[in-house]
Amino acid sequence: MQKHRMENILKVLNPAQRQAAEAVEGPVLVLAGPGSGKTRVLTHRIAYLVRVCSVEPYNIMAVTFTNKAAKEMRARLETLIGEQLKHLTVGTFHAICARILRREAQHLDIESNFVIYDADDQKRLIREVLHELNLDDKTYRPASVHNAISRAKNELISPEAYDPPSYWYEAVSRVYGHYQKSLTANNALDFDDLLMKVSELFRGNETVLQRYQRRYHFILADEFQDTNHAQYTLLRLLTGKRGNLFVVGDEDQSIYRWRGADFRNVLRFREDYPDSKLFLLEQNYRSTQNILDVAHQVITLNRSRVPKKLWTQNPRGQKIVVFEAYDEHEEAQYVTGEIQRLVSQGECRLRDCAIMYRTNAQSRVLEDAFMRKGMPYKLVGATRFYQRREVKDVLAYLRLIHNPLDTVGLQRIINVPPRGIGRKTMVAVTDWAAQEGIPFYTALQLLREDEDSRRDTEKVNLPPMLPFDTRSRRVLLTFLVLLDDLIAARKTNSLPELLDMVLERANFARYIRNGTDEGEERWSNVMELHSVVQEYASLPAESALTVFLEDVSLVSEVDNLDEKTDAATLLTLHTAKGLEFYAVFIVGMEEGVFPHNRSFGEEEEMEEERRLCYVGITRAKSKLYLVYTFRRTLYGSQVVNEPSRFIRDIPKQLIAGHHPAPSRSTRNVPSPLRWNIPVEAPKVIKPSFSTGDRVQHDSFGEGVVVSSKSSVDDEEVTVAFVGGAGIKRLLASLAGLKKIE
DNA sequence: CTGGTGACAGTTTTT
DNA sequence: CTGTCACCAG
Repeated sequence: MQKHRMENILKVLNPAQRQAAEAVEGPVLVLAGPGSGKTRVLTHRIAYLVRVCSVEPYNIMAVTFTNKAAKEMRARLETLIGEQLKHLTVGTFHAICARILRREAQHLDIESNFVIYDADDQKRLIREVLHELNLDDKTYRPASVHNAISRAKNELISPEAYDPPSYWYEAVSRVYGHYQKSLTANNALDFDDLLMKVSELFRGNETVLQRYQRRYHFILADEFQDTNHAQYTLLRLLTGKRGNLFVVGDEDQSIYRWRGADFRNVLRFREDYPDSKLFLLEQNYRSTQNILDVAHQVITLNRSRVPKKLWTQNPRGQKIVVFEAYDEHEEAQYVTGEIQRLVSQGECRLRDCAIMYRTNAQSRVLEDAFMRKGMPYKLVGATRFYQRREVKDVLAYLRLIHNPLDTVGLQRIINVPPRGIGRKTMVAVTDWAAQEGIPFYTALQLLREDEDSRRDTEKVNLPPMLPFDTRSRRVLLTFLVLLDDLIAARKTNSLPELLDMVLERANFARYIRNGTDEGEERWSNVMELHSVVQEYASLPAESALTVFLEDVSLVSEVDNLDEKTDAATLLTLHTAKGLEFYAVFIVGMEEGVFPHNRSFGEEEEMEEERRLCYVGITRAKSKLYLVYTFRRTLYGSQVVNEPSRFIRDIPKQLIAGHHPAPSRSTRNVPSPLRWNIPVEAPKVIKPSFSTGDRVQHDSFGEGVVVSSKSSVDDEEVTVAFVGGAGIKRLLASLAGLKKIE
């Protein structure tokens, strides 16, 4: 019986995947190449634990890096273990840590209603501290300082333990200390704190740690190559002596070194758990052999990696295309034109095409081209919804209602919309509050008390301790009344009602809708927020706000990658990780752009660029285009760059039409890429489809082969599809047709 | 207090 | 060429 069920659950796995999923006891490391089905292994292992090994879902924790990945895992598990899913802990490191911290707040120097500061808030606070310490923010740029602090936190180095390696870091050390104090005073944590505090908690409190260790018998972690020291430490602490730690990763796809990720954790894992089992998933289910060969050629030049090679049963497929455009405009022209061609020839749909670039700035010209051609596109990333000024402003109000001690948030919106509280007043309150050692909000409360007592009892002659003129007092108190009213309203109103009150009482509409198009745009973002909030309408008033804020601060962009709309996708190579497309265009393949010139200095950095290229290439299922320009506008000036070294690393046999635009034959630049493409002896391949075969296509669905004809290097198959797609002529190498038995 | 001006720097960003 | 920030004049 049990055996039978096991068959059911794991039968869809290949032998390597299955072995990994079945290795129940002890530490397991799975090195999983792109497209090798790692999520599948993770989910099936969980299903196996629950359904075959009778492990309580309550005792399992699965950690991911993105909410998207967590969501996807949940969705897949739903079909495997059904409603048992709800007892399972699935989430991002940060979300799981935030939950733990709220529950265990009493053991820490923080209230359980703490707010989570995002990058923006963090930078504000840093700037404030720099000011406080009279540090020049030219030498100590907030971004750099913050970066240094963040790195320290990722390494679990506290301000006390921080050992500055140079004079510059001496200052960082001081800022770090103050910054941390400020966070505590604001009852706030930054992203890094979420991890660091939990690790401190676990290390400092054996009882608490044991409670969690007793609960979680099995820990699984995705994207292990992207863990930083803090995250790895957490995994180890939670795992404890039981040792059931299952991690899946791929060093070749580690692209977040600059954020503290350390793929050497993969090596460390094997040292820390010498008895761990290692599984390699090298079969790729995504790409053509040709694309995998290209990817291999690029990644294999990295020194620090475990040698491995992907293989596939997919057809060899078409050669990849390398194209030189004159400039970024022609580049965009070429790419959109090519996509148009693919779509009109019925090879794929718009949504099967993606354009990837190294830096966000490159998206502009592409967007232009799409717009001019009237082709729909979706842009991933850009200005994230929750990062938009107007959205953040409104959110700051909500956060203040939740936690009025959040001074950064308070300072953000105390004069938004403008209500006459300017710099001078702010400095006065801030100084006074600092002097008294109280939060800003408390200072306002004292001010009101002072005001009240003056009015009530004229006898009481309070010292004129408050250095404000009448006007400042008045505007400050008006604001306090507003805030307190909102705080009071929270108890009795639903979240949407509360949001309406904020908008109304603060006069947001009038402030934002200033008559310009941009104003309308911003207002529609606020309205968008309003519709998000509707989803929390049914929650009890008391908890709705808490839940909402938690979701918002840990959710990056809502997956605006909805699969429904048919549009091409524009995204950075970084955000492309984990996705796949029929056709991938990587643009800006030029020295200085990709690899980015910031990576020229250090070998390690360059290796990361190379991994990034590998990630990009392996997103493609069937078609891959690498595009570079002869000259490009960068920061407003024209530069001429060499084609990317990554292109040079690809053997010519893997590249098809390298079409130099004819109009430019006069161009006086001997491109190192003017190869002569060797003309291969045409060979006719053996047909693999014949009339009457039933076949399956990724996008067109099921169909019947009408005719099939071999041509040079490929096979042209005519298929009548069952649904609306009708009759299509397809190239066997590209279409990914599968026969149905 | 507000809005305007000039200097300046400028990857990537799962949380 | 941007966007951001500090600073200064109304």
